[in-house]
Amino acid sequence: MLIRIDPQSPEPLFEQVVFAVKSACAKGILAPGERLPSVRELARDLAINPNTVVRAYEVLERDGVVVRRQGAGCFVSDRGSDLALAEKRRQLQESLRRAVTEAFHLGFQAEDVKKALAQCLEEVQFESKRRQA
Amino acid sequence: MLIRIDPQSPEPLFEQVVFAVKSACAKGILAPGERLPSVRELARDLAINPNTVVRAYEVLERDGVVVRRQGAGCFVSDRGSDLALAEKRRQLQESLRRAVTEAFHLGFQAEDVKKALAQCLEEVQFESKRRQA
Amino acid sequence: MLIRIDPQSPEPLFEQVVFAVKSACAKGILAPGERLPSVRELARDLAINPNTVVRAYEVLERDGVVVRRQGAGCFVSDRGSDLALAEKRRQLQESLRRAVTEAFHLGFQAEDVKKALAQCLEEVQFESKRRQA
Amino acid sequence: MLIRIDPQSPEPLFEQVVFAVKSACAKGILAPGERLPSVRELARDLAINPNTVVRAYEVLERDGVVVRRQGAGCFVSDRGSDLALAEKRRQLQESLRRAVTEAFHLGFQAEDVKKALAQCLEEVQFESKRRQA
DNA sequence: GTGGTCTAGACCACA
DNA sequence: GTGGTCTAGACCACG
Repeated sequence: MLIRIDPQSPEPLFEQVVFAVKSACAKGILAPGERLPSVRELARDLAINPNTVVRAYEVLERDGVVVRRQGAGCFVSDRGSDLALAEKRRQLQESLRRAVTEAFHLGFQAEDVKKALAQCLEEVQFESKRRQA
Repeated sequence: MLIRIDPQSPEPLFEQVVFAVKSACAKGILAPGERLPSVRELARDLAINPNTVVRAYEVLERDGVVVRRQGAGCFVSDRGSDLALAEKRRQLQESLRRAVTEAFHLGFQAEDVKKALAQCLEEVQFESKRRQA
Repeated sequence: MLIRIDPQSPEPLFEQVVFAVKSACAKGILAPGERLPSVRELARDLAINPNTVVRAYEVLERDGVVVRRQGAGCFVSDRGSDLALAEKRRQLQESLRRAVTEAFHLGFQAEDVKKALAQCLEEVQFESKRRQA
Repeated sequence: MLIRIDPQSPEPLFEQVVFAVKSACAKGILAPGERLPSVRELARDLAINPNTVVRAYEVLERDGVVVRRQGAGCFVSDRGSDLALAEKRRQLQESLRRAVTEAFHLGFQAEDVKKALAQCLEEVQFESKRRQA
């Protein structure tokens, strides 16, 4: 099974599911067009309430990662984010700033962070999915 | 004033304060040993509830960023994180993985992310407070 | 009270709330920065479940219409949509195409539709809230 | 082939078929009296379940767009909507209000909306099938 | 007080 | 079978 969560984590369950799916997409484990587990199936496998899975799938749809089709299932989207480029850049900067600030307080040097990033980038199949708007 | 928050942001106020202080430390705006504003002073400046500032300072102390001394105030710690190196590495990887996964879904290329990281690193005067191998 | 819904309508309750809020914003009844009724309050007034209101507020937040701040309330956002211009245009075209197709089947002429649109436009305080990204 | 649908869209398949037929009528691609593809034929062409096509044709008949004749097929109606004028006006206003409200939140100006409408109107050969005052 | 998360279980709509 | 909506009610987190 491709999606796992930790019920002990302080991170909300539905957010753990969201991140797990996004991560699987980035790593190529889930390809565009592929079908995700059904709501009930995933809920059973993760031992959580179906509503929590629904919630996660809703967030994934709003983020442009999946499309949900009534009666059919939930599928990995083949389109990318519809945000304006400026907004995309803002979000990228923000998430990196967080990581960098944490790295500083952990005592890492700039070079350490760059190396760690390079390693992360290798883990994902890093090719932009589609045109930049 | 060194700390700013955005009351419009959905991010909890105390977390904004926590991040702002951590960020100021990373940028060298706050040096080790330096005294932070008093709870009442900061609460007045930011126009927020003193309890919210107390909460932020508590979290900062728990994270090893500041030390609160009874009656004297709250000071930037000169100690680094006391976590084991392996645990630090894990945390760094995790925060970068988040950023990288988001970047993928925003449609960025590996090079874009590296450039953005370099820019972030330049924004902070990136020298570890204490090197810990 | 500014928000009303019709429990008989086939349109989902939460969507009715979403549209009512968007409409109130467009008409200037709700100004940027203004606070919406609390979840419990609105649920009581509309005689629906609080979860349904939460759902509506979530959708409004994802659409950039409001920001929800834990412990504080739900406020009309002063920022606009973060979508790429191309995507905005696509959405505008799509919603107009629907309206135009319906108008045709109702037997209206092009001029009728234009006049009706002019009337709708007058009903709203039609000034773009912010810069185009 | 005159009808196309997008299996990726979250919109229900039968609704896509309904809209595609209405749209084809408005554009003059389907003329009054003309015969639509048979249920099985269309289902095969669109690679969807025949039941879905049946459902779409039912809705189209209910909306007065087509007439289904037992054993003969499904034909574009030559009658207009038989609603009262006041009700038609109300429906037109409502669909435009939706579009206008969305346009506001997308940051468009009144002029933008008018231009976009004019473009939509040109796309369809806009002459009412039957004038009904 | 506010919103945020989660569960349990009902009933409806789509394919 | 699938997802979509809604209710009821619990408990947690923020200000």
